[in-house]
Amino acid sequence: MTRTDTITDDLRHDILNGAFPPGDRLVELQLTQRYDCGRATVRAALVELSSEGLVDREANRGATVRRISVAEAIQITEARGALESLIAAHAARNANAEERVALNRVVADMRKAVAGESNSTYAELNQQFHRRLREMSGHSVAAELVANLRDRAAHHQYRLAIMPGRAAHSVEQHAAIASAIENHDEPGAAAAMDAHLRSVIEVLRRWGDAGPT
Amino acid sequence: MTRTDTITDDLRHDILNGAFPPGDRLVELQLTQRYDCGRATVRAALVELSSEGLVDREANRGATVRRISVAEAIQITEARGALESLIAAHAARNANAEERVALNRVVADMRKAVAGESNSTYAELNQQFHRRLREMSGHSVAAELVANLRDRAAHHQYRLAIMPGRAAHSVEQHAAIASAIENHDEPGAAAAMDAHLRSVIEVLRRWGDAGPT
DNA sequence: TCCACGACTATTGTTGACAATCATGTCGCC
DNA sequence: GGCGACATGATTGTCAACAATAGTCGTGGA
Repeated sequence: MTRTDTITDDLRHDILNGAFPPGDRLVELQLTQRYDCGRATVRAALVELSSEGLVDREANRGATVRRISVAEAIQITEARGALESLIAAHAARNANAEERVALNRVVADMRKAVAGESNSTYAELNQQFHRRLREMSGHSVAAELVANLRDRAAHHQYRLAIMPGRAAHSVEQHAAIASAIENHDEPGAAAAMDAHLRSVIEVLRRWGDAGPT
Repeated sequence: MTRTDTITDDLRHDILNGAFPPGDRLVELQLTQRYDCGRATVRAALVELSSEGLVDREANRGATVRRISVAEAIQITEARGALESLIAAHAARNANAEERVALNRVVADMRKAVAGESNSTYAELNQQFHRRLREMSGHSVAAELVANLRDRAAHHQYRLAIMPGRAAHSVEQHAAIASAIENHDEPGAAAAMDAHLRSVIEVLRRWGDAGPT
């Protein structure tokens, strides 16, 4: 793994974890001393993250951490929903018995987490569920796009997790998806996933009406 | 527009038009003299195109024009189908009267082109149809992803167009989409688009079984 | 004859410096 | 006091040079 890739990962990580809040300027020279490397290396990282949609880059005016409006977060989630449904359908077709068992175990852990009896956070299990699904589907193209979209809207997802009572609803939706996959029900899995993401969008929309731009 | 952006567009154009066939090595020094610029500029373009999925870049081993297998072309088309269905649904909701008329005019032109009575090629009209749909939808996130996916599989789409009798089928599918949009039928538009892309996949799959890897 | 080892070449990874551009603040003028 | 031209500083765009790496070819020995 080359140096540039490392810096890219570090910077992406720092952006996603809030070290650089949305709107922050990413001055190349400052980043060079933060990550201890040349400007070209930082530059390459910025180009990469720019085409991932995490940073804005204007000619001769520098890069900033991209600000994602609620409206755009909704679009991102819609696109993600379309692709995750595809993934769910493929997972229902391709997954083997072992993988199905593992998926159900994640759902069980989710139930424990909601009841406060788990040492894993619900957010972690949620990520694990979707990651596992992507692997089961074997659909690398959709998987890559979804991973990207997930990062882009990460800041809004974070707010979602805080919402009281949200996790309980979410668990049952995940259970429905796992159940459809258990039964090799491709359209059912896609529909369940679609319903899940649609419910996320609904929350985003309500939050958007109440909250700031 | 900065120099790097220009070079990036030029290189992308050259790749899509076959000046650099799939698998070709993209040696930085050669590109500098072809496009008359420094290596850093070429490098930035390669990074950009790499994250668009058009070129492969291995550490210390250089860049090559990405080779897309038929299997991957199918995945790309599946993902594109999921997103285009979303776009079609949004177009059915948001398009105004004027836009609907323009869309139907494209379909009419397509019919003429199939009958050999048009000066525009069918491929051009096809692109126009989908581009117009993206604009009508107002869904910039999905639109961007679809444009990218389209480029990635461009080489295979080219072979599709040659297939005899394919255009005639395709026209009616486009007509069905336009009709659903005319009637503000969101699920209908999505379903018609899904059927359209599914038929493309079917052709790709048949071709893949017969042709080379 | 075949394999292991080592130097060589080609190409990429990285750095620092120079030129071009944009934003900011100052000065003079009205 | 307000407004516009101009100089200044900060930041990016581009380039050429150096260092590091992977692939290749040739050589020597078993």
